[in-house]
Amino acid sequence: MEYNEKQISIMESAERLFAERGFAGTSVRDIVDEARVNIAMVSYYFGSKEKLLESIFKYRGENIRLQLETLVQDQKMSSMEKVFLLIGTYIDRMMERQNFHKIMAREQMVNATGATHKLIHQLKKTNQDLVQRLIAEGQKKGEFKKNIDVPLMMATLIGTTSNLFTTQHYYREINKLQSMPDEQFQAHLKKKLNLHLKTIFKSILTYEA
Amino acid sequence: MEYNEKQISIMESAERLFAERGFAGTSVRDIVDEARVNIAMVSYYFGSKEKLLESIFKYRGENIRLQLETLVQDQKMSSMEKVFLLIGTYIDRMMERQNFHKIMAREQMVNATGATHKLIHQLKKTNQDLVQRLIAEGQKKGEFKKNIDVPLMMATLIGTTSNLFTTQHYYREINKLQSMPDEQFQAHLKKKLNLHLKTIFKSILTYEA
Amino acid sequence: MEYNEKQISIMESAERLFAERGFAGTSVRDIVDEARVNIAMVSYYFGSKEKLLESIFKYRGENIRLQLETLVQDQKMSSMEKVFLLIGTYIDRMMERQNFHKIMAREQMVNATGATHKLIHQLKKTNQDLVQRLIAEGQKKGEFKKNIDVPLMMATLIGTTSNLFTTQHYYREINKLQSMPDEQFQAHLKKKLNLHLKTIFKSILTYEA
Amino acid sequence: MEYNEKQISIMESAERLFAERGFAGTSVRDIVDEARVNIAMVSYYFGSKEKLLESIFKYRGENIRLQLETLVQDQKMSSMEKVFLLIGTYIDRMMERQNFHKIMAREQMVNATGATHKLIHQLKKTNQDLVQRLIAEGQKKGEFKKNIDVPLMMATLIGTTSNLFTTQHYYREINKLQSMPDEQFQAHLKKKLNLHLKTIFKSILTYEA
DNA sequence: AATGAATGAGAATTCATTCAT
DNA sequence: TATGAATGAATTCTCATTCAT
Repeated sequence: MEYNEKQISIMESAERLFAERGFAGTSVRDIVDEARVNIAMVSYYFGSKEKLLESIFKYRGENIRLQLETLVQDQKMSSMEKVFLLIGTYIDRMMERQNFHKIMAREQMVNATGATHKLIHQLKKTNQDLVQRLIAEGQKKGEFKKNIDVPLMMATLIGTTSNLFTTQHYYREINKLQSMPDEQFQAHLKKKLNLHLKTIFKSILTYEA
Repeated sequence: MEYNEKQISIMESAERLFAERGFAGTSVRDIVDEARVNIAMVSYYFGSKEKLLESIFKYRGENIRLQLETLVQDQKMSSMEKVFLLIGTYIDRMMERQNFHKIMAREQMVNATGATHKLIHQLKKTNQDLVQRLIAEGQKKGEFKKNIDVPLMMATLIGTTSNLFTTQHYYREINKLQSMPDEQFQAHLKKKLNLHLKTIFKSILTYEA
Repeated sequence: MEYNEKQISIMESAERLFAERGFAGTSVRDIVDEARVNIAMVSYYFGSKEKLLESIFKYRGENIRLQLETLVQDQKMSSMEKVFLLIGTYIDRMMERQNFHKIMAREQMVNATGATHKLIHQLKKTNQDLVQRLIAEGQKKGEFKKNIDVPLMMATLIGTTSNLFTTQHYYREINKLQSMPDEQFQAHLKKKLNLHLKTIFKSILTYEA
Repeated sequence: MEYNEKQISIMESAERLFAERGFAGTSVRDIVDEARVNIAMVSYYFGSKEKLLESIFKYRGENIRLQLETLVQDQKMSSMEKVFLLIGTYIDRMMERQNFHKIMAREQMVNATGATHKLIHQLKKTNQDLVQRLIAEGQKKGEFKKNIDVPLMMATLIGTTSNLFTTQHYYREINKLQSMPDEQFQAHLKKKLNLHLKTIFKSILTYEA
């Protein structure tokens, strides 16, 4: 799917607003005001507000699989190294795409069966399968324990990251980092989180601490 | 704050609907239809839809602190035992109050500065402080490592649990548990999650695995 | 179905406007402006513009059957007298309810399968059946010919009346009656039409002219 | 007025849609989608949606007068034969141009004073005058009664035909002809209608039955 | 204290038409 | 001459809240 400049501008405005206020909490007018386009453009380009959300999912979901795919197929790294890289990749992407991941986190909660849900489901399934293969490889090589619950692991990976992002102002406050510039703070957060999750995963996956 | 039967009925209906559809995605009409009360009751009893949400936070948030308070003050248990109990207590309460925690998770994402946010902030701070004291106690006793990042720890505790709850249908599907009765499944989930988080926390907090 | 004063006011305004401009050609705003009520009242009372139309059909269609029913069951009149009375009754009612019949005539043309169509269908069927019974009675008594095509007969009865009403300004012009007061003109039209249709029906139904 | 291929294609699509859904119920987009032309073509070729309707009236109304004109001037036929031919001609044309006549029937109902109304008025007047002359001729020859109300007669001719066409599915159903192929059914309808109207007109116009 | 009728503001979407090319 | 992108006005409908009782 190819999008023109205006369409991308609308999707980006919508993404930010959906992340901040939720889908239902954002009006089409809010979006077009931000994107500085005409009110009719959302219907014109995307069909409806609902389909605009779908388009955002398609637009953002496109290139995720590829990165993981290459990681899994790499022959030189140990499985643990791969998991560490996986953690880093996940954190990086969720950090880059904080707004998109907020929307995804929100939409997962909604009890509905729309097109958006299918897209999320598909995305999750693809990722889960890749991680599953990575873990199985490590188990085969004897690097990892038996009886690893992949969904639980993913819940920790995604849940911790997501929770930390959505509560980063608490983190700042508690650690007295309010005055730190945002870029520096993000880097700090990323480093801390990486270390934290690597410690956790090592203990879950391997025999030794 | 004392609430009468009708007020509680409204809050319970609202809680379920806010959890399922989000605050903005739920209309006052939806709520009063569910609660089988008059349309004017929400404004009459709570002032507005916004204030109804605040009331739910006050109503649900009231008795949380108490449980943790007693836990921390207990003299007989080891710090690790206390942390394990804390994990169990958290999971239990989030499970019992899944709807309320969904709403909290959602509302944390919203970039706003309303009364609701203050309540969430307060709730989080209280809990964080108690956990902080518990950790400090363990460090003082030499049970726990130095340099423990409590906010990160909380992010893992709450994030993992929350993420697992909101994606429990994926968990069911992947583990081929669709046919298991819900009550049994919830028990299964709780057990797995407890074990998972205890393993994680042990590795984070103590020197040995 | 009971309707309050405001609901009736809305239905009457809508009826006039639908007759004049068609359903699609009339906006909800037009209706509420005429009825001097708030724009939200149409949705509030009827659910939607579509359902307002249905309500008009139900409201106007209610007492039609009853009149014909009693006519058919009368024992003293000859069948021809009954047909004459039927013609008079039809013309009277279509004259009284010109707007409603315009709407019906219009809606019959639309290729659709909504609730409105079912109501029209039902109305037509009920009437057709009653006329059919009346004709059969006349045939049994030997008053009427065999091989009478009731739908064709109805097409002439309703079609002639309807066409005359919708083109009454032409009628006025051609017969140079523009200056005649409307009430008088309506009476004149009714008389002419009665005579015309009675002549026609006598020739269709009986052996002699 | 000469129209090119694209213009005719637009008019034909519009004619069908206006007949099915009414003028206001049809959007310009519907029309251009059907005609497979660009959205701007309607404004470009016809000026506006309203003027497209006028163009259809001009396009379809052109060659009607001619046929009747020759009929009236024929010297060999009796007046009654001419009337019978007139009936047949009317039915034929209305059958061929069902969509156009639906639109005319509809537009006559609208209370407006646009260009379309003038065209309809003109069309009706021309026809009415020709029929008037035909009747006068019959009266002069002594074939027809005095005191014939031509507008009423036209109302029966056009009203019956129009009503039968717009309710032909009822006719099918009542006479259990749902399975008859459409072409055959149309022929059947035409034959029945011809006979019916001829019987009526004979009784109206002449002294004997 | 409690209600249900009523409302004006705002929601998403569709509309016929215009404009730059 | 012909187009398709773009638009502002208007569409129906829903919303949270208020008001008279």
